[in-house]
Amino acid sequence: MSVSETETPPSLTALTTYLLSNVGKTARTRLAERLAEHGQRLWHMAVLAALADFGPHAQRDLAARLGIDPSDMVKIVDELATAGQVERNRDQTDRRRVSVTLTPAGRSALAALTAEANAVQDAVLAPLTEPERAQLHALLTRVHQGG
Amino acid sequence: MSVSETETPPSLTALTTYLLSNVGKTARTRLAERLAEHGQRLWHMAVLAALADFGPHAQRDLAARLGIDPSDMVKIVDELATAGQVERNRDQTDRRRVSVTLTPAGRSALAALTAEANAVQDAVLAPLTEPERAQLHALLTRVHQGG
DNA sequence: CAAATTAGTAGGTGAAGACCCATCATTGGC
DNA sequence: GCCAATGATGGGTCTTCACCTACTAATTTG
Repeated sequence: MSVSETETPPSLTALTTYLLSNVGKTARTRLAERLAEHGQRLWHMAVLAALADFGPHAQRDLAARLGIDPSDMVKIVDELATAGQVERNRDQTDRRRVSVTLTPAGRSALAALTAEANAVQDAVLAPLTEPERAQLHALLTRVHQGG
Repeated sequence: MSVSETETPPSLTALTTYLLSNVGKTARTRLAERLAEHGQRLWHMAVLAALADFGPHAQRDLAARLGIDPSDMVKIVDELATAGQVERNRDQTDRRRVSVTLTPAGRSALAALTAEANAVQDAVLAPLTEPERAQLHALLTRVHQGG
């Protein structure tokens, strides 16, 4: 009959909730695909970013900051360590703690991942002009802080 | 030391990709929780919306429109049918096809789910003023169509 | 010093999603 | 009429993710 019915129902696109959920999912998925080509996942990038921005963390503090389970953080740091992007050192003042530090390799890995993220961003936000992208970013920042 | 370190790394919040992914995820999660209280999931709502907006569909067309696997659509329609929100009828001109129709119960269920979605939206977009929300919606709409 | 708490680690669980394939009835091409 | 293609259905797999528990080593509390 008709060409092909691929339109999204207006009842859904009328909901900002739906658009956020949907656009966010495609952004997330595409970014994850890019990172996968580097053998990494979203949490790996988040950990590298946290270390770059705030310096060395105890593993527990890293987990708390990023809001994930400490037992999951173990595995992420494991993988980053075997990739040489992060270093584990026993804290000598409290030998239960493990201090996690970014290595130079980790820093340059983060730069590469950030470049990928920007590429995805260009693709996803293609329909928008530069000032519109800035506006979107500003709005999302406020929403993010408030949530 | 400091109070508690819960700040998100600026390296991440600088990326619109990250904000989209993150804000989208919380929107999605919160909406899913609300729908779960009605015993439904996101796809159920999407199917109801598609039927409300475009009228009866063959099951296959529903799957194509929403971009999911036909075999998964079977299960979703199963659940909607046992909830009485949808009716299955053999298409008499092509008896392989099953025509799916929205029932009055389905229509009012959709209204309830939409109300939930709006509630989530109010909560998520709380930091924004009304015109800002409209602007965000407009930007996301363009991004959504372009993606 | 004994007991309770904390940090890291290893492992398992359960739900959700996206896919994929085999089957069966029906239809359309030839 | 026969054969290929189609629509619906049931079944299964494979990840990913969040969560949870048990255990060990080290530290703090009282």
